[in-house]
Amino acid sequence: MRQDRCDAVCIHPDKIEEVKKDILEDKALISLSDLFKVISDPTRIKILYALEKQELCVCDISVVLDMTQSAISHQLKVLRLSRLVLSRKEGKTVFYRLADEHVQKLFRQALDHIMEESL
Amino acid sequence: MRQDRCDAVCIHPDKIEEVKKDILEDKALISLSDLFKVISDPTRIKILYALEKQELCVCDISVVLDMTQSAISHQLKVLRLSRLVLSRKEGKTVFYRLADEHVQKLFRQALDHIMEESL
DNA sequence: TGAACATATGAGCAAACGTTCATATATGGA
DNA sequence: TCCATATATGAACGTTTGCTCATATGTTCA
Repeated sequence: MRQDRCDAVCIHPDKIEEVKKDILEDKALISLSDLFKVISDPTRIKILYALEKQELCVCDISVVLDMTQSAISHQLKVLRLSRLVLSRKEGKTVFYRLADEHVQKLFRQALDHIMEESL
Repeated sequence: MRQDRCDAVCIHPDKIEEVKKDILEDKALISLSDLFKVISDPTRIKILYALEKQELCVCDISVVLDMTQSAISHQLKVLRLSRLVLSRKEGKTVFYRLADEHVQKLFRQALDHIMEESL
């Protein structure tokens, strides 16, 4: 069998045509992928889940998650760059909070799926 | 500064107590993480997005995505193991379809977020 | 049974990821 | 100004991930 591409006879040209009519444009694809990638890490999920309750400083988060300040700070940067959290500086401490409710909705939807799955 | 944990004075015990009261249990956390991880890969997103239209055989998918049969087969295995797709065998060919509508809903919700983000 | 085809899978490799460690930056108080 | 504190960041390292290549499995047909 060839390696480069599927040279099969089994292809269904009509189906392929149909599906190819509506393919995700690259931008949307990358955005989707990036978003899900960010919220797929357990540490970041925990952070977001904690911030869902109320805003917290970096140090509070380290205590809650029982992880080093550095590890948390690195992950907060990821969350900040993907605009899932916002920060507010007050003296030496920086408080983080969720940027909006979209992530919460995603979590809920995903948890619904998981619950139904485990029936 | 210490490495092992945050020994800060800046912690807010009341907040920490409050947040710690409702932490994601490990099982749910892992499930969430796994689900998002699976749907965060561009190739798998494309596959799911294609299957949203109609069921397709492995070869059709390779043509639509312009990727090798092997690569597609590997990713279909991931999707199968996470129960996001179901397969049906008909002679030599294997047809794949979405397991349910949950993933579509997640995609839509995520796309909503992305759209609003880019305003 | 043997050849052709559709799909699955294991090993190997390069790239991406998350943590640690060391250190930098920034703010407030003595 | 000097020190302690709060956070940020860069390099390094081990792990995970997605692809390729080679090959195995399974099915149809002659």
